[in-house]
Amino acid sequence: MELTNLQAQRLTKLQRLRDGGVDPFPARSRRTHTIAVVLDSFEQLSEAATRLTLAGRIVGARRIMGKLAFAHITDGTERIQLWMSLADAGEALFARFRDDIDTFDIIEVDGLLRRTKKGEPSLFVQDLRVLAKTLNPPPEKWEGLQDVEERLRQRYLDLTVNEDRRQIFRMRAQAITAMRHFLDQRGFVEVETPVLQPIYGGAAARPFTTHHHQLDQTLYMRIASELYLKRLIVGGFDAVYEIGKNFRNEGVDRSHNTEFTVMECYQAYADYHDMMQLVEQMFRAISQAVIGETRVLYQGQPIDFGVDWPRMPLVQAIEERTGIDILALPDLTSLMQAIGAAGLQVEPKPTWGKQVDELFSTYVQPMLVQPTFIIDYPVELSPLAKRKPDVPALTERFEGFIAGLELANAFTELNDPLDQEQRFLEQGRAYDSGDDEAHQMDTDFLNALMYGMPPTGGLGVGIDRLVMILTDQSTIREVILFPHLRTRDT
RNA sequence: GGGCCGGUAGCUCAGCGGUAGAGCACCUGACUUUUAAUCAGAGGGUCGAGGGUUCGAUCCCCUCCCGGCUCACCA
Repeated sequence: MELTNLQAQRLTKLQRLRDGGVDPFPARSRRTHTIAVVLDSFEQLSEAATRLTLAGRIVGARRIMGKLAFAHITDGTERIQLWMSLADAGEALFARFRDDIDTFDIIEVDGLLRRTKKGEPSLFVQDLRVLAKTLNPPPEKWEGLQDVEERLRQRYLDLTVNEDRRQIFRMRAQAITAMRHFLDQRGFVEVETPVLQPIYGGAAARPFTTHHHQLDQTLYMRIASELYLKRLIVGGFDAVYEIGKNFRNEGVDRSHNTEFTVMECYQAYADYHDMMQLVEQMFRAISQAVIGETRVLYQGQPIDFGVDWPRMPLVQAIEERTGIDILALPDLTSLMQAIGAAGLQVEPKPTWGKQVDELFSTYVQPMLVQPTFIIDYPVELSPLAKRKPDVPALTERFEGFIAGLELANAFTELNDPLDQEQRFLEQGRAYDSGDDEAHQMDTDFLNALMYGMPPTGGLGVGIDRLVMILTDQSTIREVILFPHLRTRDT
C-alpha cells in the first residue's frame, strides 16, 4: 500500500506508541458510561466526583496550548469535551496526547466531570488510552466531506463526519420496525421466500441472471416476492408478509436503485379496498412512530398522512389531464390518433397498455403530491390482478402516490387459474414481440392456483421511497447505505 | 443510451497557454480555560488516464475512465 504524507505521519506516531509499549489496537475497552448517559446525569455525577471512563472518536480539532489541552470525543450517542492539564495529567500523558494522538483516533479517557469556566460540561482527563489509532486523516473540519461520489464510495467516512446522515438511517430502521409491528399486530406472519428463482415473475422487469454450478441451472434474482407469497396463501396462511430485496436489471436514477427493499403482504378474504385502508393506517402508524406526527414536510411540501387518501380511477385521471378517454379508444391505433389530435407530447409505445402507462406517467403522476390512490388499471398492465366484475377490461388494482413517487402497488389477486393461464400466454406473446419485461409462464404457480386460492388482497410498498418521504431526501441513494456505483479502475 | 456540467494537495475550492495557488488539516516553535483557539514558520501535487496541437498544455483538440444534473426506460 502506498501511503500519502499524512498517512505516513500517522504511521510514525503509531510506531512510536508501539515502541513506548502501547498497543494501538487493544482488544477491549473499559468504558463505564456512554456520553449520553453522562450528559443526562451530569450534575449528580460531577457532584459525587465519580471517576468514570468514556470512550469515543476525537472529532473537531484538538486545541493544545502548551500546558493545557482541549478536544471533543463522540461515541455515537453524544459528544463531550475533554480537557487536560500538564500539571494534573503529568508530562508523559500530556506528551502522548500532544504528540502521538490525532484527530479521529478512538480513545478511552478516565477522569472527573467538571464544567469549564465557560460552563461547558467536560471530562477532566486523568488517564488516557488509545483504542484504535487512525491512519487516514479526517476530512476538512468545517466543510466536511461534500463530494457526492466520495460520500457514497466511502459511506463509513460520510457517516462519521455527517451526523444527520446517521439519523436518516436510524429513521429508516424505525420505519421498518414500525411496519413490522403494525403487520404483526394484525396477525400477519413474516416469511422468507427465495431470492434465487428458476422462474422470475410478479412484476414487469428484466432480471439479473445467474447460474448454479452443481445443478447446472439458470437462476434469476427475484424481481418480486409476489408469486411465492401467493403460494403461501394457497398453503393456508391467511396473512403473510415479507420484507426483502428485489433486484431489477434496469436504469438507476433518483428514485430507482438496482436493488431495493420492498414489503409485500397478502391477506386472504380481503380485496383491494381493504388494502387501501391498510396502507392508510400503516403509513399513519409509521409516520407517527418515526417522526412523532402524521404530517411531514417533503421538499418544502406538507404531506398529510392523517387523512384518508383520495381514490381516483386511472381512466378518469387521464381524461381530466389530457381529455383522452382511453376506454373509448381500445386499440393502439385509435389511441395514437387521439393523442396526435390532442397535440400531446408523449413517447410512442409498442402496445396500448404501455401507451396508457406513458400518458399517465407524463400527465398525471407528477401532479400527485398528496397521498393518492389511482385505481382500476387496464388488464393489459396488470397480468396478476382480478378483473373488475362489471368492467372486465379493468382490474381491481391501485397504486399509491406521494410527491409524484409510486410507493404502493396492490390488487385484488387473480385466483382463477384459467384466466391466469391466459394472462401468462398473453405475456408470452408480448415477450416474443419485443417486450423484454413481460412475465414468464409459471406453470407451478398455475398448479398452486388450481388447488384453490381464496379471494385475496395483495400489497407491495417500496420501503426506500417511503423512507425518502419520511426523511425528506430527494434521492433514493441517500436512504440506501451502500448504493450501487460503477467500480473505479484507477 | 442522449444533452449539459464536473474530476487540481488529506478535505473544501480558485486558477484556464508561460516554473502549481488559497483556506482548513498536517509538521515545527510560542501559549494554563479553548469552542472553526491564536501568533510565527515549514513541508505537501504524475492538475482523472492516454494521445494530439504548440517553442511550451492543468489550460486548446480527440479518445477513454469516474461522477453530478437532466431527458429517455423502470417501481
